[in-house]
Amino acid sequence: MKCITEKSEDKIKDAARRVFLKKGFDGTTSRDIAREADMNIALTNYYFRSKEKLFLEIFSEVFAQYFSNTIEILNKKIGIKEKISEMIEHDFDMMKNEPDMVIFIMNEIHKEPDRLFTGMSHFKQLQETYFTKQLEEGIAAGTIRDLRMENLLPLIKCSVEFIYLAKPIHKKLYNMTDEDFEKFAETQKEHIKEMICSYLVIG
Amino acid sequence: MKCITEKSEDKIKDAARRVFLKKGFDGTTSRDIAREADMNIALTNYYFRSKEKLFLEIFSEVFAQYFSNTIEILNKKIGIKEKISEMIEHDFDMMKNEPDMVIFIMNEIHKEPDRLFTGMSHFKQLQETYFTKQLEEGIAAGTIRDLRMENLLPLIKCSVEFIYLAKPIHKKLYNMTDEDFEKFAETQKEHIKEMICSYLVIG
DNA sequence: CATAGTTTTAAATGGTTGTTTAAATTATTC
DNA sequence: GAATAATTTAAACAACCATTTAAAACTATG
Repeated sequence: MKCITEKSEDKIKDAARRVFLKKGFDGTTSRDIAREADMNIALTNYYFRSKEKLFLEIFSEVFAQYFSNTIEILNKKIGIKEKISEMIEHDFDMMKNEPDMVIFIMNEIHKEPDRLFTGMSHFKQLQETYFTKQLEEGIAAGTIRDLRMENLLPLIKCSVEFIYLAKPIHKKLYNMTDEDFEKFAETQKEHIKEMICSYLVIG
Repeated sequence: MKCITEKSEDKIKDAARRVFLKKGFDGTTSRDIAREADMNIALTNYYFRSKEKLFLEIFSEVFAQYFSNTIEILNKKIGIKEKISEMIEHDFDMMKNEPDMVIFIMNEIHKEPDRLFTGMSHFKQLQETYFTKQLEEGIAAGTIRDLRMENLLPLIKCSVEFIYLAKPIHKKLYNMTDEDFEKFAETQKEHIKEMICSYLVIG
């Protein structure tokens, strides 16, 4: 049976995701969510028992999304340089499509780390990728600098994600329009690729 | 006349700074601040008129602090490599001493960029440093890669600040204690220095 | 010590919060 | 199509929010 109209439960969840991502847990009220979903206030609790439960459900989905594509790319059977390039491209796209995601995750985890780490299976997946094997082989062969996965990954992620995290500051600092900023980001992207690859690959 | 005990106004401001940095504007109540300062609730409004006014005052101080030492270092009469190294060391120290600062600034600006940028004189100071001149000279002489200040600065800041922003994730991801994390951060620091300097300096 | 000014207090303000209730409406089942 | 279950609604709940009030306590000055 096809459903043209979204089910109420999903409508609320989607609306809540949008509002939570934009305003964070503390900045969001149950009434904000109901208004965004265009539904009665009581329904939030009817379907999800509490604001907290709804939030936790959404957070773990967003957190999984943050890692999922990364794991996919890390497992691709392509060369290291190409892989790093693709990782960086993917991160750029992610920051463009989901500009609120990273700051949301960082901020919520920062406020209460313990409550949010429950059954995170992405973690093991992230450590056991083909990329880790590639790195080890390259290091053994002397073509890749001796660098552990957990040191390399932040070097990649930070460069891309940070400039978007600090986008409002950059815009203000150098008097940029949104268009200017995207140009700036493109330039930055090439620097990042070049810098990381030339550091990683020996000779 | 010496004051052994802090004045009430300062006590409130200091307490508010601590709470705001930890929980953000939305997560902080006037009662939280009064409790932290060990004072009556009404005093917050007696001295600062409103929670919003108190917040804005604190935010602009924190934001200035975030840039102040950076500007100082950029104006030092030392070599580029040494300067980058010092910048990185400074950022590490800052993240250790004020672990809440960067995520606080990023998050508050992200939520409402316009309200927080009022009379930020640090911006011009940041663009007109001795470091900019050094870069231009190096580029002209062919010893430094053609890289604009606004592209280089994020490369430095991101690497350091991001790993601390993602500290809870790293700890969870690689099962680290706080001690383990500090060791990890030290290793990362050396990679960052080496990577940025070897990219920037030609030959 | 009286008085004027400043600081602190307990209590109350009106509004908003997350959540619940119980009735009304719609959908499903036999 | 009547009975049962699931969904939606308006209204209410106590708790808490930022802020204000007006009286009390304190300090300084003459």
